[in-house]
Amino acid sequence: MSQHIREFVRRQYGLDLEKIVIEQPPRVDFGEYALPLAFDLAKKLRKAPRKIAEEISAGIGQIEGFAKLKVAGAGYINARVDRAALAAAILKDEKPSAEIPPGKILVEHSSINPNKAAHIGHLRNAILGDTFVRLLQFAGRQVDVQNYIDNTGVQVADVVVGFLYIEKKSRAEIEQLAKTPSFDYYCWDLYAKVSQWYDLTPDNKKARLQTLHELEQGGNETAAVAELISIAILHRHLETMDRLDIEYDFLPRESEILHLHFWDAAFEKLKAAGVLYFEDSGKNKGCWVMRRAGTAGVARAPSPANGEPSGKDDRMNPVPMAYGADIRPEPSYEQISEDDQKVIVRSNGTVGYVGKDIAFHMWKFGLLGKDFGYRRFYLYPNGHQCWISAEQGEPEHPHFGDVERTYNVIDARQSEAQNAVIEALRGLGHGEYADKLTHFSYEMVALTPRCAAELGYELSEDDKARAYIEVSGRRGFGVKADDLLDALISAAKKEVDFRHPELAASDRQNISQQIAIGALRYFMLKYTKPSVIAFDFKEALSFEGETGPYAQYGVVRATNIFRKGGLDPETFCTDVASNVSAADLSPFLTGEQSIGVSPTTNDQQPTTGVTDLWELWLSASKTAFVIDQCIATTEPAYLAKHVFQLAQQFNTFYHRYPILSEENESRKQFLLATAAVVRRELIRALGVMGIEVPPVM
RNA sequence: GGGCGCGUAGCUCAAGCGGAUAGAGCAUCGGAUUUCUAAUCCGAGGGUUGCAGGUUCGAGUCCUGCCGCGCCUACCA
Repeated sequence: MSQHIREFVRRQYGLDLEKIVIEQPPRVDFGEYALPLAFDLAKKLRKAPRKIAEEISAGIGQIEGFAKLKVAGAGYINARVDRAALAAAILKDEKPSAEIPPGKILVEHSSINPNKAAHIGHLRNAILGDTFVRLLQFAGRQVDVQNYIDNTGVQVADVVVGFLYIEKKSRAEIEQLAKTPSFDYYCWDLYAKVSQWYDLTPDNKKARLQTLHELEQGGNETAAVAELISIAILHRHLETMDRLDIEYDFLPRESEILHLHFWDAAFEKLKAAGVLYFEDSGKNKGCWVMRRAGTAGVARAPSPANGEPSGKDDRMNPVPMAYGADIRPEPSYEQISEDDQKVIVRSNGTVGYVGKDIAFHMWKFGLLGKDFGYRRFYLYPNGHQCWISAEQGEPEHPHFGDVERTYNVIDARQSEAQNAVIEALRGLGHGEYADKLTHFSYEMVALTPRCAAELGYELSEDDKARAYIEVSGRRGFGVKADDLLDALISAAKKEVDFRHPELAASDRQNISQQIAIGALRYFMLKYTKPSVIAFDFKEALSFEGETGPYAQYGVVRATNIFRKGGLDPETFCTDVASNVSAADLSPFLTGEQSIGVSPTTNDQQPTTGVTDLWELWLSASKTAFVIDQCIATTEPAYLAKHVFQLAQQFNTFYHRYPILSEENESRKQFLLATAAVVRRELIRALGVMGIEVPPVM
């Protein structure tokens, strides 16, 4: 279509259009596509847009798959597709064969500190990440799912301090405790206690430093305790996420990045490239620092061996720095002010989190010349094997790393750290990989003051006036993931028990779980990423309106039609698809109202009878398109929106057109086909969101 | 101070690259069912898109300046 237009404009006006903008008209009776290009041309040609639009629509002739172009408004050109032909293709489930780019994609998500129970913030991360994985897989991409485990950082150290210094527990006692099912909850409370304990005496903070140091060293009693704690918590996290159908392929750990000397290798390369330099004065004296990302210029090697000219690439990835292309890339190091320095290696010689992340990303792209050892860690009930990094791995293992691209699902607060990794890659002369590291950034989940009060937290007057309050593991302030899931399941169960007392207890339990997961996953996906979610039980526990259960219910209704009609929806769909031609569908989608399906309803509101049905088919056809949009924009919320709109249109259709009582057989077949197609697309789209549909609701 | 993000209906959020009458859900009010149908549907009210300029055929969207809010800006992760 846009090809036709482009050629026509070139022929007719001698102009080359870079992009043909295609929009959706406000109402589908205008057509399926709208072209506002006449407005652009009006400026260049100094002619009225309406006149240009008429010239184009008259001159362009027939385009395959489209009816004649029409001019509307001040100069819109509207295009109608051949409805019946498109509907036949939808029914047959035909997809345009898209070329799948080669290479493996890595999605890193969750990355919960293994020192306490997972909370709602982690749920948003994991659900966004897992959904993005499913989006990529739907598009045919090969995806590795990794969950980075920071098992040597302060957060784990703090809980170790809690056990060893406050509770004075032995390793054997901790080992026993770690076997209890609520060990993650125990650590949640302990972690909050430790934070208070640090404030009691200055000596207490020394315990933290000492512990942290021992963790990084490894091979001692403290490290062994930390290992058993972090492994036990990690198991709990995997179990919690598995409740939501979220699985991982590989768990790279920070301890291996240290002990397998990933950092040492990275450090040498970073020094050699001039990304890092030694500060010998000022507040960062004795540290290895790099230029803070986004502070004028690029952390670049003095003379990049194979650095590329940064003209065209910046256009494709303009996010980090608006002025990047115009700035001299070479400020001498002495000119970097203290404020613009990012400490990578502390003066005591230990490396910070960003440094380890740089090394990790060099490994991801195969730039490090080192690899992890791999050990089997967790076998999911479905047989899927999850691997973990190890100093000495098993001889046989799958290959991770060497990926084409990586998406890091990490909340917006860490964008500076992520940018540091990106700039370090660029500074190493690997701009091509820097451009393929996407920080999949999203905002945090906070609590509404009301929610916090419900949970029994004491709030200051300031906090009460806020729109939301940030969760804080350090203060033990937040909603635990398992608690929320349990609350959702029991709320759903109450309803299921009431509606379906005839079902077996295990069935009711399963259905309740599916509904709870549907509600939770939809809730986390319906907000766009830059929106802070102000969590509130009332909204999260809702099963009505724009929720997952609303969409699930739509599918259940569609299924009910087929069940009561004695038909199987899947086989019906394929049977009809192979027997029906576009001509059969045409009267119901393009005809006048008199020959189309008339709604047999007593609604006060008149309905068009053809338009609403066509809109439903058109919406159903958009799933694959929407999924591509979600991937291109890294925004899964569009799919949630699409699912809701489709379910909403279906519910209206369901109410408006009784199907099983329809006496005209060909109408009935058409209505059944409509229900079957929408059902198929809803199940498909929900599946990509990780939401299953219960058999009954 | 600097960086990033946000400000749209009473509340929570949408609104492809600047497009046609700014849309949903919740809440409120009024209706619909002896059914494939209520975890639903139909309808009503509710808007100076934070403020002031600018760019243009056209601005919630782009630019400038204000106002308000959040996050980041640690030799934490």
